[in-house]
Amino acid sequence: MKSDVSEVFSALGDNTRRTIYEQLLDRPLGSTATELAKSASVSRQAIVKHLQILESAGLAEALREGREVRYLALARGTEHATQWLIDHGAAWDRRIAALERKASATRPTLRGRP
Amino acid sequence: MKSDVSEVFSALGDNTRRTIYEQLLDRPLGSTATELAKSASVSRQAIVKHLQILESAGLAEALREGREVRYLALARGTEHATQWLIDHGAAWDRRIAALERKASATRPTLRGRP
DNA sequence: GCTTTGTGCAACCATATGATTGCAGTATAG
DNA sequence: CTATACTGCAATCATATGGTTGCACAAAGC
Repeated sequence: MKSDVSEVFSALGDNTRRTIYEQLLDRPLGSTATELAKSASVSRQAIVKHLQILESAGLAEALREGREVRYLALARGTEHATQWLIDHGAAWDRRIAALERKASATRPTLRGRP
Repeated sequence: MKSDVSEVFSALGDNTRRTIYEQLLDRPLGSTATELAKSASVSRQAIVKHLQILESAGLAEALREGREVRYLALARGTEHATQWLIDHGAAWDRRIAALERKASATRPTLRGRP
């Protein structure tokens, strides 16, 4: 199975899908697949599939209202992915800083290196 | 073409590739495809392809040293993607807050709606 | 020189992915 | 009741993706 971060990253890695997600974020009351299909360049069925992927990645939620199904964005679904990016970026910064300290112990400075 | 965030997200959306990226982050001096292949469950050629994808997403850099090619992680390649996640998460929070303010003007609360 | 060792290239394969179309089922509106 | 949306399901399709193998090529090592 994919890890949860993987699912979020690959869900957001498709332009059509990220656009859909952005539109959902713009509408706190949600949208239906049919609505979204009107402004999109792909069919309703394609939208439905994207919505299901967003849902299984924890990025959206489906709510039935009569014969309609409204999809709502779940921004909290991005938390783990955001955290992963921040953690790894920060960890890398610390490692580089350590490297620079080590280097400056033998050479004047590493900034502006060869 | 894919937008740059798309490339980063889909690069990180594959488990093998994200693992490779994590390993590169652990080695500020870089690794070669051959080295990485030893601890991986896939062939060197598969690793090479992943490294090229990471490179074209701006997440890694290839440096030739004699007959070896060392790949270094570029943590800054995640900046746009991180920013996108933070921006959209934050924007969503503001919208929800606005909705709740609006709702509390007419109804006691929105939490626990129909 | 000859032999390792690390890369690069190309063909190939199975499966996943993004998309389409057509049709059936079900609420809502008239 | 009938017509009109809106959703659900299934088959289908082309291409992308992640992986493999085999071999040629170049740089070190002996």
